[in-house]
Amino acid sequence: MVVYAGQGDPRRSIELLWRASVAEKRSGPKPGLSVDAIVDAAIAVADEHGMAFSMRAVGERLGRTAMALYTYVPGKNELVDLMYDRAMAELPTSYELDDGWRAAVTRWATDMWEFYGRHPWVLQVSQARPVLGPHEFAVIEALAAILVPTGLPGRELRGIVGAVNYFVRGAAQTVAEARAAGGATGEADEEWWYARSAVLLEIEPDLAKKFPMLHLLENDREPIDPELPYLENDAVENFRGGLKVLLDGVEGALTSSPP
Amino acid sequence: MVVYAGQGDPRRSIELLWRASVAEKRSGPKPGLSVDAIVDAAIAVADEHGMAFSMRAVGERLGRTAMALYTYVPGKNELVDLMYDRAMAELPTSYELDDGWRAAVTRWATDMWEFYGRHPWVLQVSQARPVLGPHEFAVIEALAAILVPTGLPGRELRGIVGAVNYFVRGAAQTVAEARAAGGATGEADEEWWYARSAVLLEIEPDLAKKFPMLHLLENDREPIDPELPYLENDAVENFRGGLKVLLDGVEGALTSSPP
DNA sequence: ACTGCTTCTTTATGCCGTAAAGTATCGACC
DNA sequence: GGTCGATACTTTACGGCATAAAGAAGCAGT
Repeated sequence: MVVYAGQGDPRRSIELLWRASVAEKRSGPKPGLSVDAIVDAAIAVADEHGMAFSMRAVGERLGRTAMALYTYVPGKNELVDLMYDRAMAELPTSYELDDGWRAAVTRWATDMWEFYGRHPWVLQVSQARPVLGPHEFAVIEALAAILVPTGLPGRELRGIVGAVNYFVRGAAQTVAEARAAGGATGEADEEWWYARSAVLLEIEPDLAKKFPMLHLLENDREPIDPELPYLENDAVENFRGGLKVLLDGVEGALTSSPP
Repeated sequence: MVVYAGQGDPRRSIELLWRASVAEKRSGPKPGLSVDAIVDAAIAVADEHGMAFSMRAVGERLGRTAMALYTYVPGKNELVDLMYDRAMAELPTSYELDDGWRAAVTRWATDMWEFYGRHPWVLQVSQARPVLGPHEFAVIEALAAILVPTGLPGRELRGIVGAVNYFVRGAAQTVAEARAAGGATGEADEEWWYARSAVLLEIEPDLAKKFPMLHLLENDREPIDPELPYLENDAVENFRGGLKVLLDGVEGALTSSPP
């Protein structure tokens, strides 16, 4: 299972995403399930077990076999598309601009960051060929609605939207993966790091001399929140610091071009 | 197969990564393969088929069964770690600073971008618990060596390194996924996009009214390089534009804090 | 009561990573 | 030179995956 997205039959996928199916009178047994129920169950399973969830597991959670799902959904690819868009429905669709665009973008980014924390499997869904669901659109619309009023030209805006998006995804991915690794192996960050670096230093004793700049970079690290595990602290620091730099850059673009 | 990294036995993995194994006299048949040969073959297979390559496929390319590989490598996880670090050996380990840090960072980012284009499966390897191989270190060291001389404090530097890293990864991921999707389905970007948007507009005719800011954002798009496929053009535009904004932010940090 | 459609289960196919056991090949020692 | 034990590699097998194909059971319209 590598990367999913937009790989099903276009018409079927989009009809499902936009819930454009017409409820007709039908013969046969009453449906015991629904697309929504299946998508919800699948999200719950994926939240726990990551993108490597199985159709069997989703079926089991609903008291059915895996094959029963295929009555409602063409395949796992399409199900993932539906999960993706449905999860996005949790996110706000607009942000107040009273405190300026910078505060609003920061809130957007933080919301996304927390969202990815709740649903890490979303980071596994390809962005290249977007799912094109209504909620995905709404989320990007929300960011666009913050930035368009700054008056920057289209090309520049797209660069900014892309950069913010990539950055948040990347930052979130690191935490998500750290958590997943910890959960899968039952090995906390500290233990993992300790075991690895001990062996590493044993095999390569003068690591600090070989990579002096890295060594400098890692100096004077202080935990932001001592409650958080090791690697997550790094991630939070990187997220805040990186976002600041990025938004400074946007500010620069604003002052250099006429508002 | 979701995300691999640093999940094998620490000692064994790190010994393999740093090639710390001692070549002893051994009885038994001469080895017909080697770790290097296996890693090279695996990279070749992964370049073609993505992270969903199989041990069987790697073995076949070497004229062996899948199980033969397990003589040299503990498992697929460890093999991926080795592939990751070996691929990174392609990248430069230092950059000239004659034209200033900005030019150097741009070259670093562009090199990474192209590297991810050659080996898209690398983007699938988790960054959270790093592989800790020598070449991965060297690549980050190269970026650190560009930025440390700017004199910025450690915390700020880490934020910048993280942001640049996340950004390049995210941007590259989008192209990589677009290419992968195109290769897998045999459907070019244009066809895909055309089929999807046609259906979408049919089902949701006033899309532009529902998401007006998005519509504005997508205006006045002009291809940077008409030779490139649709989505890759977007990606190149986003990469250049985003990197510019990001580096403007770094510049701001530099002028505000004393050099 | 019959027909035709629908829901859901059963069974089967062909992938995957890898454990276990077997075979062939070599160096070291008697 | 014959034997022993370690090594390289293959065969077979297991449990997992998505899903194709076929069958059982339920219900509406005639």
